[in-house]
Amino acid sequence: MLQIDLASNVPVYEQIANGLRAELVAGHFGPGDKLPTVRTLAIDLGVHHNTVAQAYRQLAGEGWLELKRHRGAVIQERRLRPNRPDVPERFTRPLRELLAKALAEGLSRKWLIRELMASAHRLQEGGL
Amino acid sequence: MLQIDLASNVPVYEQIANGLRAELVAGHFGPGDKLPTVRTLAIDLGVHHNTVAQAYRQLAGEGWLELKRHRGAVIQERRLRPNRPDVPERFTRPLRELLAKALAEGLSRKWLIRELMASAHRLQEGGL
DNA sequence: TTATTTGTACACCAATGACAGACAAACAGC
DNA sequence: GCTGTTTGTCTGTCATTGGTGTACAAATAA
Repeated sequence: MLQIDLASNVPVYEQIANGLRAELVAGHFGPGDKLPTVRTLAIDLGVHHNTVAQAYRQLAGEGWLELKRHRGAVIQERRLRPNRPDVPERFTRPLRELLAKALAEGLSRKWLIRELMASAHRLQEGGL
Repeated sequence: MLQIDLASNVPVYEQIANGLRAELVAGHFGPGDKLPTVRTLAIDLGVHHNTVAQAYRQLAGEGWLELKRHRGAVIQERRLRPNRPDVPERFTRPLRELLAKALAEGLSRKWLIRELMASAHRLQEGGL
């Protein structure tokens, strides 16, 4: 499921947080569900448990998890956060840059278009 | 045009490279055109000229620019690079995570869908 | 009680990002 | 030609950060 790319320049703890957030947004977990312990997930991914803990803390800070000692990480019912004003900009620009990188690496416009449409369609279905 | 977010965790030199790459892919520059000197762009952005130089070097390494001392940075006709096999994965996953972040920050599905469709449309027109 | 589990705190080390400053070569003006 | 300026590069420095090692405290299990 989660996959870590040690060669990437994006830090491992953030890769973990990003991956888990995607699962959470997609609704693969419900409130009350538990995530694996930091140590088991750490072994699973081949990283240090503190690295996983950092990812958990980040998600907890975003309101996704409740972290109680020895109780594990429990998914929380999440209230919507106040919507920062620059959020659109924080989506549009990265998307544009991501597309630029993809084109620069040789991906075809046609393939990218299909991928974008597929994503839009998944969103429309309430998924991710 | 280019805008730098010092608070971001993505390094400044990479922000510059990303932004310029997007311009290049979009076709806002043609072969033979010149980019501003490292120092002028640096002053323009409020960073050190070495930081800009690093961004230029990265783009030169990708085949976009030719860097000659005292000649400035000249846009090159770019030959396609060999297509790495994991490229699709390197687009799909980041897109998914970007969408997850956006949803998590409160952007509506409707808005995101519109944005995706708009991007797809721009791609279809040959733009970015 | 005792051993185990589990998230946390703290220190350490390597890597990296941004900057400062100096340098060498090409150019502009004369 | 000569001289001063321009311009990308090189080297070193400093602070920050990512990942890990290790110990700890509290809850649980036997």
